[in-house]
Amino acid sequence: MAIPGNTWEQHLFQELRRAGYRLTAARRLIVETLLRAERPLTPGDLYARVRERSDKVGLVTIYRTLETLVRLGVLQRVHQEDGCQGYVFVGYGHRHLAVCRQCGQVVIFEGEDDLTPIVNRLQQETGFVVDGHLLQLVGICAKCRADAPHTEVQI
Amino acid sequence: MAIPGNTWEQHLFQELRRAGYRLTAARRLIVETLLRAERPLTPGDLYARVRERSDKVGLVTIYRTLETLVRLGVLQRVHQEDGCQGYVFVGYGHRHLAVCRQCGQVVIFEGEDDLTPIVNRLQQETGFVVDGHLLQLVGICAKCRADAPHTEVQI
DNA sequence: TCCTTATTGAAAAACATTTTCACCTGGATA
DNA sequence: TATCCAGGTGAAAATGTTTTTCAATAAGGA
Repeated sequence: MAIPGNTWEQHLFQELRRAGYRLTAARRLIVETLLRAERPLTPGDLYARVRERSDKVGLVTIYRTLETLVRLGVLQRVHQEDGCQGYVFVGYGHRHLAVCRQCGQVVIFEGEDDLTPIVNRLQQETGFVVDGHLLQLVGICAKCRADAPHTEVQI
Repeated sequence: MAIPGNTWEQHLFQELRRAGYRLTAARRLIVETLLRAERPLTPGDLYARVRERSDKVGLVTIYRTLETLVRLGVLQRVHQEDGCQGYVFVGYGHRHLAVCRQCGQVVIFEGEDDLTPIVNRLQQETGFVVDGHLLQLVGICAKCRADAPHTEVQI
């Protein structure tokens, strides 16, 4: 998140080019719309928002572009109790998500998480060799906490 | 996992009754089928397997029963790159899943994971209060490793 | 055994995703 | 700058998944 506003968008465009993809009008619109979003968008959400700006973009292109961006490693799916179709941009490196239960907003943080104790124990006990993981925190973001400060917290 | 084979099934039935649900033929069949599964089953998978044993069970009942079991806390959704419709039984307490990339099999383990450093840092930096998390490990299980011992491992 | 009501299955509706294919366009090349 | 063409696109249809509705059924307490 060192890269602010417009530059981040430029960076994504460059990233697409670098990987050999064409920089089409549809892809620009989709990336811009995703960047402006205040919460993870589903393909349907995204389609609706993109259509507000251009009625030429098809739903298929939404799906294909999401797939491409995920493959590039710049977009990540958000996993939640009630569905896993939300997507948010993330940077490179080892990032994790913290999702607000209230407003759905996502905070991205670099996880220098140390899972080695767990991983080692699992390997020792079951022979399972871990080479990746999915970690997502759930809670209440600062803003929602300010709005309703007395929400009970259950751990 | 202390409870083996048939007893585990009995335990689940009891659990349903205790929560005030009726013990119907369909629910029995669904629970039995899920318990026998060697990997997470999607509603569709489950439906197909249940139908092999009885052509009376409807797909709707599959969905409703899965929902009920998840609400009871005995069944858990498995989140994967290519979809999140798989379900596996878990016990009580704080359990995590390790999913085999190869065969899809799931290892369940009790995670006395210590995420406090991460959680604290996040709260300090962003004001986000964490009250839950989703942690799933991905890798290769012992059996698949034995079958193809030279699979490269990328961390 | 009877009665109440949760539960069920079938069908349809609603929603989500993928495939197909003829046409279009980004951008490399001349 | 004009040309070219493979990668990319939109529309429509096919396919797949989940939810709703509703009349019929059956679990289990009395």
